[in-house]
Amino acid sequence: MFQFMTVIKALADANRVRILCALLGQELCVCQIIEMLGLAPSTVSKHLSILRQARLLVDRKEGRWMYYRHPDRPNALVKRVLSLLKASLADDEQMQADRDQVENILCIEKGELCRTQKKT
Amino acid sequence: MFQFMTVIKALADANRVRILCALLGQELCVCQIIEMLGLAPSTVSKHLSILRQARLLVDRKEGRWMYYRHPDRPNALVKRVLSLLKASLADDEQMQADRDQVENILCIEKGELCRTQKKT
DNA sequence: GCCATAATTCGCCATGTAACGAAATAGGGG
DNA sequence: CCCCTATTTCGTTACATGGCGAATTATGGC
Repeated sequence: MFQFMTVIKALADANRVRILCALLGQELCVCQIIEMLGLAPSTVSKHLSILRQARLLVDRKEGRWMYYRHPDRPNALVKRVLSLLKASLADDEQMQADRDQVENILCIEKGELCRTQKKT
Repeated sequence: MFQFMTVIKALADANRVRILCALLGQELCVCQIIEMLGLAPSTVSKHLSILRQARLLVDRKEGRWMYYRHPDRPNALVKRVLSLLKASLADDEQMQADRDQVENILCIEKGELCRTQKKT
């Protein structure tokens, strides 16, 4: 029950759902997720830690950059929830927009991306 | 997305999940749900209205009593979520305890049940 | 029609949560 | 070794949410 509630509560925020959906196809760096959501780095970091705690995401450090993705061998609950996400939001407008934006973000060099975020 | 978040937020409270699970096998009257949860009537009523809004439950009035159950023809999302519940919490300790308690509650005559609640 | 009562709505309080900016942490490059 | 910078942690604030009791609504029995 506790594990179940942890996972559901992790899903109970639209920005976290957007993160999860964006990561369905690929892994992303924190600064890329920040760019997609348009939120402060500290806010995004908090969201990611909540998703990590629920085991919906795992992280991977590479130099100065931290990458997030779905676990390679998710537990049964996580597997079910990710299927639910995929089935329920595949055609969602926001998710489509996010996918398009991530396309663009992936074209920007990461150093460049972080510098741009500093200014704003 | 909005519909999805409505349903997930409805799930994001342990007492509401307990209600949903208790109703997996049967329909129950509000006073029976109150008894199971041990919460104030007003609180339970609020929970039920949230679940109703998310289309996870429907109600049916019979005299002075209001019965709640899962919809007979749930939409795709609700169907998926109820499957998730069933799959994830079938063996849950709390859910088993609730099922046992509901067994007992069903043996009490409803008038009697409500009178008991009044006193406490 | 009036009373008793099951359920809901309303108003309030306490707690939880999402957001931000500032400060701390960790890694790479000079 | 020190600086630059990506990310996280911390502290604060505003708002959302869960809980209760009191008041309201709706139904059945007298």
